[in-house]
Amino acid sequence: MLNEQFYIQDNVVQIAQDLLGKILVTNIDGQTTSSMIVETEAYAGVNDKASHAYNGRRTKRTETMYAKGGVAYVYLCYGIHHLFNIVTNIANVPHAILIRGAEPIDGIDIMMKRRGVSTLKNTLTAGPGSLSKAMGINTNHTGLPLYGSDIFIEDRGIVIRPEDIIKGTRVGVAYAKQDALLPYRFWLNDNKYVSKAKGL
DNA sequence: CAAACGATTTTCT
DNA sequence: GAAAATCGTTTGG
Repeated sequence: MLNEQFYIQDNVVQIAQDLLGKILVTNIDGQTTSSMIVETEAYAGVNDKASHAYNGRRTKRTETMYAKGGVAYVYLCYGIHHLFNIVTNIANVPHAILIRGAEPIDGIDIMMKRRGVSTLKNTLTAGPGSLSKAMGINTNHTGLPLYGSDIFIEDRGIVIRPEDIIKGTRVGVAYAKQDALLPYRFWLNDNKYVSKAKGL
């Protein structure tokens, strides 16, 4: 799996791109599932109006973002959806990367059961809320290290060509004014597990 | 202590 | 295409 050094790099935008094609593995409730990351968004700390940690905002919820890179930041959105982020950079620099979409690999039957569907469709793991539910991730996992046995990320040698990485604006952050225009969203060209949300 | 609000998804019209 | 679902966090009184 990816080592600690990977998560402590300074350039969160670069890490967000490097995560494409990596494998997210969860071992939750005794059930193992994995999927290839195909869509990410970078949240670049205190100067990023779209980030929960903008302007150094530090609360009980966002405290996890200030941890040293390599832990999970999971929070509840709209009272319904658990959104999974990867914290990066050194301690007290609140960078994070939202995982928005992934392509199912192992334990597809388990993921379908968690989502309550009987057929495999792209909506199984497209979109941050759906992905978290399929992988069994919830707010109990916030702060968990990504080097542990419950949640971790592997490099299985999948190489993504630079021309297959598409850049765009982030989704659902219109409130961030000019920072909403930053090209901090990355996804794989033509992958059907990329969320359908608007934001090109 | 009360009220508003999401880094969204699903369902209904 | 529009609106509901639903609750912890954050902010204001």
